[in-house]
Amino acid sequence: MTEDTRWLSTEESAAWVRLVALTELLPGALDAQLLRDAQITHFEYVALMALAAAPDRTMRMTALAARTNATLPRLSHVARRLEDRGLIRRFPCPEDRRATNATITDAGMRLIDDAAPGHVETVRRNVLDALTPEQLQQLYDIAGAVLTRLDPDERLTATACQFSEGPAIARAG
Amino acid sequence: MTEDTRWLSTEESAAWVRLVALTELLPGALDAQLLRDAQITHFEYVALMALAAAPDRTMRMTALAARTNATLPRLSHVARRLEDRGLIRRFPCPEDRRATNATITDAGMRLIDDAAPGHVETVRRNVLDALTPEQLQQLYDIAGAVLTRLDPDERLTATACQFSEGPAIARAG
DNA sequence: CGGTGTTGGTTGTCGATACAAGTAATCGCG
DNA sequence: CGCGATTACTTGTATCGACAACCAACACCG
Repeated sequence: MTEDTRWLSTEESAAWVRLVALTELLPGALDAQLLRDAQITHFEYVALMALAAAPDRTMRMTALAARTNATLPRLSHVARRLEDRGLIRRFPCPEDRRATNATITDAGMRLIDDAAPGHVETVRRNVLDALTPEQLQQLYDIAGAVLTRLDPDERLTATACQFSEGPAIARAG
Repeated sequence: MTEDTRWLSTEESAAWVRLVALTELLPGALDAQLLRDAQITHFEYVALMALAAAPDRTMRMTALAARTNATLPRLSHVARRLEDRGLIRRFPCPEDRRATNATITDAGMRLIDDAAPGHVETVRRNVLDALTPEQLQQLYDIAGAVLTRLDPDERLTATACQFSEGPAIARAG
């Protein structure tokens, strides 16, 4: 066996262990608050927010999957549950009859509007308020550098635009 | 309803979206490589590494759960599977007969020794090699600050010591 | 010593995701 | 056209983790 492995230095190991801990704990914290206060997972929240911000509140399933960093089967299952709860609607895409469009309903809009303040508060309390402005910029750069490795083609890369002020239901038609 | 929500600024939103994407994509990438090359999840790998580094290769279940950022039921299920595969052994703790000790077996040591180079390579390729030394230090500080919020009591907080050189099977008795 | 509360761990059930397979529509190309 | 390849999505199966309920052992206290 080739023993040319470059083992981790003390600094590398320390940073890596903390990053792993963060990726283990953060999703659970986000899900816990949203499930408790709005009966949706963080993934469902992000998906609904993406639809709310889209033109006509509508997106193709594939586009929504990329936007939410999800596989298509996963999104398909989630969409069925959201549709059963009346939060979204699905219908065949007129232009490409293979495709499916998803639209967030008024009930869905109300739900995310109600959930947004609590979620933003959770994000602030658990993450943003712990960082200085310099660290916020550093986090942006670091996460960007890592994402370039994890998702080289940038097929997923969700763009920001999610937390603007006021109820989404008033912004979109 | 109180409308005193402090919505996210553009910079905050951008950094947050990237952090969320990172926490969604990184675990999958780690699991994919380890499952493909060593038939274990990243969580199982971390648990086995913790046992390998412990005195007598042995830890109490509660201590191992804290070390791996896991709940006790989760660890219990994982431990049963690892025991079925002969990678660990469990036996009652002599000093406290409520407690259970877990020990990594020789087969378990061989497995992580074989898996370590590929895993380290994955960590380097996906994360560490994308960062400058300054960013490594920044990541350490940022993750530390966030973990203080996510785990205030520091009951979980795994300590680093996992990626030193040479086969673990030669280091521990 | 009993009794109450707490700690340590396991088990059962349910929900959610990954993966593979399947279906339907579109595209490309002779 | 017409046939294979690709795209878009859904469905089925198996696995994994969360949560709650449970049991056993210790701890403290009168």
